[in-house]
Amino acid sequence: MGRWQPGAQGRLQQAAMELITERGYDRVTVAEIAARAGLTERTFFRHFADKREVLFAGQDRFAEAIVAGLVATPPDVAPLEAVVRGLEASGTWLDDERRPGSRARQDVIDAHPELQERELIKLARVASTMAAALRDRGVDEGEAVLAADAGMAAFRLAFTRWVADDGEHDLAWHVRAAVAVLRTVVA
Amino acid sequence: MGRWQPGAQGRLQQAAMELITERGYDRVTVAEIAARAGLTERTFFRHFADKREVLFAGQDRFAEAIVAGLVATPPDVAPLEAVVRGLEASGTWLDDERRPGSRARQDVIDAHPELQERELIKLARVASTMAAALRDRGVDEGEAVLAADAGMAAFRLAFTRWVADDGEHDLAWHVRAAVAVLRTVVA
DNA sequence: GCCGCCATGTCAGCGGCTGACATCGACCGT
DNA sequence: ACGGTCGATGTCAGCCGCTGACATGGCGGC
Repeated sequence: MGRWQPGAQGRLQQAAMELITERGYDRVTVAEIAARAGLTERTFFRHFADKREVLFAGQDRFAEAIVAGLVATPPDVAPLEAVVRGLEASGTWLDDERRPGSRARQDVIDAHPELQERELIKLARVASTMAAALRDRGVDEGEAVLAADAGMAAFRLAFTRWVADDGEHDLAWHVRAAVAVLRTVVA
Repeated sequence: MGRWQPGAQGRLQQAAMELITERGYDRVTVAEIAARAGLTERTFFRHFADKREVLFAGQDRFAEAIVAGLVATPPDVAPLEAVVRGLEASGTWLDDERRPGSRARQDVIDAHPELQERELIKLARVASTMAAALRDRGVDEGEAVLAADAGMAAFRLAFTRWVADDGEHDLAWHVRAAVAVLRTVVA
């Protein structure tokens, strides 16, 4: 075995979730997280840009899945529908196995405004990327932005319901349901 | 005259905007802002919860105007339309006189992710309050959330265009235009 | 078998932010 | 007019998030 235990990043994430659920986000210091992972504070900041980020790493895959799902839809599909297909694709990452983890993580986020800020900007960036993809296929600027943002609003509702759902429906189902409500309310 | 110069909070805001436009948000310390305002760092934090907040104080009035505008609409008005009337009411606060200031402020925010986070959560809170007001008048939970969030998405687009607009149209006009696009894209 | 790489450690330091306590003009009641 | 309270500010000590600079030492390539 090497000089270092492998999986430093994963150990940091796990240590962080443990300590935070025990004591709450703001009663845990980065030094404590690092210590539980058998590392130092400095190393924590080599793996995560800041303290909040330890709870959001891995979301990149999720964002990529969404954008890939959008780009994969034929160009003649209407903007909002293309966005929805992208959002549905998130279900390949957020499958049933990840639901309990997502729930625990969301509870932490919901209890801490600074984490909500981070979540909001992450989702806004995904929406912004989707809007750019729509523009690339010729959609008008305003329509692109609104299709992406409205779709993301539906996704947020869908995610909330999926997390609370006891396995009855998957995320893609909730996305479809939320978009149906969106269409009702905007009509 | 009293022991202290009046308008400490306003002086802090002005000093902050000056220094930030001169040097950029992250090259200005709170102590420097306070010093230019003739105060101490500790006093800064008595007026603003954190460094970012100095750029967002006063938005409370704006949020109140929106919610008041929503609550004032008759209960038989459809949810999204009620939201739009609230958002239009923001124009009473963000009038033509405030446009240059809004523009300068928005440039700073757009250049600093940490400030974007703060802006996003502020708007999300307004949307959340609007959703609660809709629920209070009997609108279904999901419809309320989506009407508020979709309306807020339109507002963000409208605000962007209003800030870039050279006085041709007011904010309420841009809100109406953005909602029209929203209806097109969601239809 | 040597060497360079790279993940980690160590250390010093800045800036955001907070709690505790002191100060002293303004205002109020008598 | 006087005493007391109040409230905005100052002062100070200190924690914690975060960063730059430099050191260390197994591992893999040559």
